[in-house]
Amino acid sequence: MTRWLDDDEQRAWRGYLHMQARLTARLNRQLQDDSGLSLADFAVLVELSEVAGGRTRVLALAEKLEWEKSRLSHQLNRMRARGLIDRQECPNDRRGAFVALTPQGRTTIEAAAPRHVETVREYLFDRLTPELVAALTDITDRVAARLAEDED
Amino acid sequence: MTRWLDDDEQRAWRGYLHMQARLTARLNRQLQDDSGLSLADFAVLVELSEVAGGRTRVLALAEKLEWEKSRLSHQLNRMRARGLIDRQECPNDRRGAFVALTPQGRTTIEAAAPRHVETVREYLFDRLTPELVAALTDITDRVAARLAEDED
DNA sequence: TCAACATAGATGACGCGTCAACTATTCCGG
DNA sequence: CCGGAATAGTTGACGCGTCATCTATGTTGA
Repeated sequence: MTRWLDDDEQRAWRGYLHMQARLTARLNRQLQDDSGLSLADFAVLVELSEVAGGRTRVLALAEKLEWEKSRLSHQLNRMRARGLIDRQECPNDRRGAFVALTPQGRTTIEAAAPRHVETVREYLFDRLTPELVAALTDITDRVAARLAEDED
Repeated sequence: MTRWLDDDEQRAWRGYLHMQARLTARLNRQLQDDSGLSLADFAVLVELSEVAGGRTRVLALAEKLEWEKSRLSHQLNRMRARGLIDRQECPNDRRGAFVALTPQGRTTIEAAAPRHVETVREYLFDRLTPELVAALTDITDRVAARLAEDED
């Protein structure tokens, strides 16, 4: 009784899987080559650079990124080892900690961002019509809505 | 001189990143819970189950999957340890090897496939109109074409 | 024939992501 | 005020993916 995918759905699904894998790999490599960052590093640095003082609580950061706290913890360890961020004690709540951008972290993200955006544009948006951009938004919104239903 | 993303592009891009991360995680978890497989396992088993005799040369498999051979090699090691596949010597070319589905591998993929497809349908295709499915195909084709230009 | 090169594939190190378990602190009801 | 639950965050193990390197075999051309 399985409802298999029809031909159009097959093409869409295989196309999606293929694009997803290649695009992610491409963006990762571009960031790595140009700035020594991974996509994960980039995501963390972007969030940090957008908060006042480049400094937040770890859990607040995890929520913004929608990452599990353990994932973030591992990531922050690696980034701290490379001098991109710093940890600071939290006096109010001594269980917690602040994460802060280091000057090097800020320099790095400011240098990396323009080239990363340019790459996203080159591979994705430069190839899409405004209608397709709207369709992409629609698709992702619908799927996100379905995914959100699980989180109850 | 950076051409930043405009609002519509921002929404599309953030939506894509969000959907991509969540959908992949969801599908991985479903497969893992229902069948003890990862998406990577599943991809390998699907290809193997589609070739005659459930048996191919490693490099041919890598090409079908569009995976690097080292990635595949690691993957096959893990799968062999779990009894899903088997390695066989290649008499013609003694550098090479065949990979073969084990009976257990075949049973596993045949049990896993229907539920996996059902999940893909539930999260993706059940939420999309035929127009959006067509748009998704269009988008992925365009991006794939750009990505393919690099491989010269 | 034999040295150079190409090909098939394996391996080790390291970053990434998940899960389960753990520590340390804070909160809250009796 | 105290004991149990909740919260903040860490840790270790393990699968996944990439890169660089290595081994063994096959191919080719002087």
